[in-house]
Amino acid sequence: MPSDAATDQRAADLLEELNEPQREAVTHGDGPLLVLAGAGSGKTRVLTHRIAYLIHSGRARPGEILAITFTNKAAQEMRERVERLLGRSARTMWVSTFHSACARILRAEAPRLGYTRQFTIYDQADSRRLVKRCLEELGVDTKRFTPAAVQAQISGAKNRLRDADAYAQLVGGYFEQTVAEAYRLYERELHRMNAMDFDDLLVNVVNVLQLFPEVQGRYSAAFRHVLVDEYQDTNHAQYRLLQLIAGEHRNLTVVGDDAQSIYGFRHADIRNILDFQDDFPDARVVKLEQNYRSTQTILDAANAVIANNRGQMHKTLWTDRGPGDPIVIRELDDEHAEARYVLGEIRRLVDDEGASLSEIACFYRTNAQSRVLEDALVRAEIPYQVVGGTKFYERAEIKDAIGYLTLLANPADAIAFARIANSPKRGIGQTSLQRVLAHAEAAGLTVWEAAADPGGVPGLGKPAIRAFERFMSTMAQLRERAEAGAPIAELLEAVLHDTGYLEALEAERTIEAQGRIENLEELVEVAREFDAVYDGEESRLDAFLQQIALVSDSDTRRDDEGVVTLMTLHNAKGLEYPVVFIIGCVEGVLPLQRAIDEGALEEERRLCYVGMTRAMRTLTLTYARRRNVYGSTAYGVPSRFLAEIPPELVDRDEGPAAGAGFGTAGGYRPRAVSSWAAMREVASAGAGGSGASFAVGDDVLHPAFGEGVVTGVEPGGVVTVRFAGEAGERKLMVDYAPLTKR
DNA sequence: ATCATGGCATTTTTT
DNA sequence: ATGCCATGAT
Repeated sequence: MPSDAATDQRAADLLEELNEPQREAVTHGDGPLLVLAGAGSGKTRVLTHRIAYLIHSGRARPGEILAITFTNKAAQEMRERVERLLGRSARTMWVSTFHSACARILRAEAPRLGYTRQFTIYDQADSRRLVKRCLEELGVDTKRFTPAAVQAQISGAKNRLRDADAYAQLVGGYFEQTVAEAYRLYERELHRMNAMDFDDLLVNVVNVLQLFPEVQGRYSAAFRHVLVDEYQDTNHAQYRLLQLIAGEHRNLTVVGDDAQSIYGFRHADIRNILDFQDDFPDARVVKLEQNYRSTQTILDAANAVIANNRGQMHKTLWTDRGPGDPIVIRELDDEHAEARYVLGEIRRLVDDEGASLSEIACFYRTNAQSRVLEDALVRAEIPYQVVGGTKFYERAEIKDAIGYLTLLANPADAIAFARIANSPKRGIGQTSLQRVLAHAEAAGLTVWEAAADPGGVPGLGKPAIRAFERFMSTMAQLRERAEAGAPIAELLEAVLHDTGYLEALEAERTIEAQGRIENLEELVEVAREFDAVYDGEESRLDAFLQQIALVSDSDTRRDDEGVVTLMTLHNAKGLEYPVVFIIGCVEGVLPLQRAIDEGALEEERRLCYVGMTRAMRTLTLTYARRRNVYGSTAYGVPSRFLAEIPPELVDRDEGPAAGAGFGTAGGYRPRAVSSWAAMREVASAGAGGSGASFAVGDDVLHPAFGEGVVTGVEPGGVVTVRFAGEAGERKLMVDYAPLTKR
C-alpha cells in the first residue's frame, strides 16, 4: 500500500474512532500481542482495525493475513467489516473458522496422509454412529459404555493431540481400556472410509505440518500475520496449530476474555489464554475494559458476580454511560408464572415504552426451558424465534439428502451408505446391510463396490440381491451425472426424484412429511445459490459437501425481524440486546447441578456473566419457587449468583406483575420511559461513540453508494439507508461506514 | 422386513 | 412429560 494522501487520511481515520487501549492494540507492530477484551469492549473493532492497519502500514498484504474465529457467522461478519475498511482487496484474506481453514488446507494436503481430496467430514452424529458401530464390533455393551461417553473420550484425546497409542499408554480403568480399543478401531474405520471427524480436521493439519517441514514452511510463510478471536475457547490442538503456523515469525495476535470461557466441556483449555505470557514472555498485553454496551449498573453487577471466580485475569468493566436502571430480580410461584411475568413485561415494554420486539431477548440454561415460554408467547400471539434447538442440517431428511450426495462423492463412505441404503424403504434391511458392510471390509472393497456386485456378497438372499441391484443401478446413473459436473441443485433434484425419496414422502400425506419436503426444497435452494457463485476449478460436488459440512443454520439466523429472541446462554455469547431476561436462576439449573457435581461451578458463573453482559439497558433475572422436573415437582432455591449481586444494584420489589400475570399496567414505571428514550439516543450514536448520530429520515451521503435516506436505526450502531442509486437499501455500521449527514 | 409397544434417560454444543 | 431406542409381533 503506497502512502498517498488519501491512504494516510484513511489510516488516520482508522485510529480516530478508537480509545487509547484499542489504539495501542491496533497499532502494535510485529510480535506477539494479547488483547484481553472484556465483554462489549469493542474487540471485533480492534481486530478489524488492526487488520486494516497492518495492511495500510505495509506490514502485510491481504493475502498474508489469517484471521480465525470460532463461528462462520463471526467470520462472515469480520470479513464484511474488514471489506468495509479496505474494499475489495480484502477478498484474498483468509478469514475463517479453525475448522474451515483446516478443511481448506487439507483439501490440498490430505493425500500426504493417505486420504483423497474427496474425504468426507463427519459431524458429531455421524461420528457417534461410527463409534457405536465400533463398540458393537468389539462386543461392548453399549448400555454400560454409551457411544456418547466413548466419543467424548476420543474427542478429548484428539483435542489433546493424543492418538490411539498415546491414549492407550495412559489408560487406567476398564472403561478407558475399552475406549482405547474403540479409539483404535474408530481411527482405522475412519481412514478406511476416507472420512474425518471435526477433531481430525485440526489434528490432521497439525500432523501434516509436523511431518512435512516444507509444508509447515510454506504455510507459516504464507500467513505472516495470524489473528485469533475468542482465544479463551481454543483447545490444545488449536494451540499447537497456531504454534506451528506462527511460532517462527511470532506475529500472533490473540483476543479473548477468560471470563467468557464457557466451552470447557468441549475441551477448550482456559490455560491457553492464562499462559499466553509464559509462551511469549515478550508479548504485549492490552486490556480493554471500557464497555460500550451496557449501563454501569449492569457492569457492576456482572463484575461482582465474576469476582467470585478464582484464577482469572483481573478486569473491571466500566462505561461512561451512567448508571441506568437497577437490575430487576423477581421470584415467581412456578415456571408458568415466570413465563407470564416475562410476557407481561414484554407487553409493557412494547405497548407503553415503544420498544420493538427485536430488542428483547430471553436466555435460559437448557433448551427444555424454552417450552413454557413458547407456550405463553404463542397464546399471546407474540412472534418469537428460538435460536438453536433442532438445526436445519441435523434434520433427518436433510442428512439423508446430503448422505446421497456424499456417497456419490466418496464411494467408501459406509456411514453415508448405511444411512441411505434403505431410506426410502426399498427392501434392504439390517441383516442384508450388515452382510454387505462386512463383506466390503473383509474383501477390502469400498461399500460401493461391494453393493454394486451383490451376487458376490456371501449369504445374501435373492430378494436382497435384486434390491441392491436396482438401488445401485440408480446410484450409478446419478454418479455419472455428478462426475460430469452437473450443477448441485440439478443433481440433488435428480437424487430426490430418481431414488424415490420424494415420492415416499409425498405418499405419507402428513403435515410432517409436507414440512420435510419443504425443507428439502430449501436445501435445493441452498444448492442453487452455491451453483450460482461457485467458480472453483475443483469438483463442484466436493466443494459443496465441504462447505455444507461446516456450516450450521445459526449462521444464517436473522436477528432483526421484529420478533422476540429466545436462546440458551451459550448461544447468547457475542450478541447484545437492549432488554435481556434470564429465566430459571435457580440452584440446580443455573448453576446446573451436573456442572456443580463435575466441579465446573466457575464455568457456570462465567455463563451467567456472559448472559448478564449481553444486556444493554435492562436486565431482569427471574426464578420460580416451584418447578416441574421430569413430571414431579421440585422446590427451587434462588441461584447463588443472585446473592452475589450487590443488593444496592437490585430492584427486588414484588411488583403487581409478580402474581397478576398478563400485561397489567400496574408495572408501569415512568423512570424507565425516560431512560429508554435516552438509550435509543445512545444506540443511534453508534457503539464507538464516533460522534455521528443518525435518525430516521436523515439525508445522508456515502462516497460509494451516493445519496440516501436513513430508514432505520438499530442498537449497536447499525443504520439502514435507502440509497438513490444502484445500491438500494443497505445496512451500515455507523462506526465504519463513511457516512455523512447532508 | 416392517411396524408397534414398552423401557430409560433426560446439559450446554461455535465446528 | 417426552422422546429415542430396543425388543418382540406380524
